[in-house]
Amino acid sequence: MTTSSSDALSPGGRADQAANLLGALGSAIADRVRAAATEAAGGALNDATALSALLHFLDDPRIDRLAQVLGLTSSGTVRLVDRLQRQGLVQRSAGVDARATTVALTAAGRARAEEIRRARTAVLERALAALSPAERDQLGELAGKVLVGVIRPPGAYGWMCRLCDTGRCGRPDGRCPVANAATGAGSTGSHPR
Amino acid sequence: MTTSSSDALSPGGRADQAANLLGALGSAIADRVRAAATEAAGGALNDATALSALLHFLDDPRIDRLAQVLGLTSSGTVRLVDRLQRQGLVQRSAGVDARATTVALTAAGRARAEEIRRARTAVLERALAALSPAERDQLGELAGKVLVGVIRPPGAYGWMCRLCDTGRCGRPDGRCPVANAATGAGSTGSHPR
DNA sequence: GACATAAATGTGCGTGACGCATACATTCCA
DNA sequence: TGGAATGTATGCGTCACGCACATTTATGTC
Repeated sequence: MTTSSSDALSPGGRADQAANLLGALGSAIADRVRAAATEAAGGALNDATALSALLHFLDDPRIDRLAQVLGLTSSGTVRLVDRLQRQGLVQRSAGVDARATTVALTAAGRARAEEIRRARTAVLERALAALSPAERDQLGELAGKVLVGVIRPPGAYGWMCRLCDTGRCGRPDGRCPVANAATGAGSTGSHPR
Repeated sequence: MTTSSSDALSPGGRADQAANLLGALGSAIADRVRAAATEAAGGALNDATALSALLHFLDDPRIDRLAQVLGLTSSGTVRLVDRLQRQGLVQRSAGVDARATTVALTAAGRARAEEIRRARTAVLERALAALSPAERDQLGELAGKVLVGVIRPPGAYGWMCRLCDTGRCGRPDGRCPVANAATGAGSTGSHPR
């Protein structure tokens, strides 16, 4: 899918241990982030993801667009928005196109979304506490390289970076490796999607 | 939870970018592994996880034990085992204790579990393709450190390492950092849980 | 040895999130 | 002006799960 055509996997050396540890790390981190985010959201993971995404959209998205980012069907997203609206966290508005409804955070929704962001960051900072500053930099660098290598739909990098904290990922400053790769190297902070 | 009492997060420096990238990496990897594993299992993620876990248990576990590893309730695990049994992937047997039922893979189940393992490994190898061998080693090392720092129930490290490939994680050789930390440093390959 | 208590699996029932097919409204285009 | 395309919402079914509880077996106590 990326570059190499050799799919033959060499049996159990140190490199394979790295692969396995990467998998374990992925589950562990994703688990803890999910737990923290869903607890903060008081609902499903997708609810938290939607709130977080809404926090970072420049323009209020349509339901369809949100569906793409979340990887859900339109109907599923409609129900999700129903839920969040019932909780007073988002509100629907008519878009320019009268067919479309745009979704925007309410004040309560924004607060909730920021709780989620804080909860996620806390989990990740705690996970990194075991590393020295230099090691954190190293890990960040390596993570960036891996991420660039696995960019893929649906929703391209908007989907991949769901729950990301755009205030800290370096996106506006051109320091986010994923965004850079997605836009074709060093474009500045215009959201590509 | 770990060591540092300072929960104050310094605002948006390079270290924060590392945290954010770790989160993105976690989601991305976990997503891809989940997709590959569930596709290979033809069912829910927990089905795949259960099959994989059964592959690595030394003794056939009871349902309760499986529930712990999966983080499910007993009843949920009963239904899960029902599903897998209906598909001919596992079989129940009476344990020593007449109350208990032990679960074991059938031949088909073992084959399926190994497909899952291969699918997972392929995803992870593909993700690591962007790194040089030296970088893979580095990442493995850092991942190990982070993992040790986030060990926590439920199910302790058996839960954390779900879907892990024990043939490649270095567990029998004492090279698995998580197992080492869980057993109190350099014990050899006796499964602690 | 009888009896309360705990442990372990299994069941009835409800829930929450989702997808598919479809209905309805609106826009676009020939 | 009529028909295709687009976007949202709804009816209906499904799947995995948890809670409360029933049932069977083990364990401890008098």
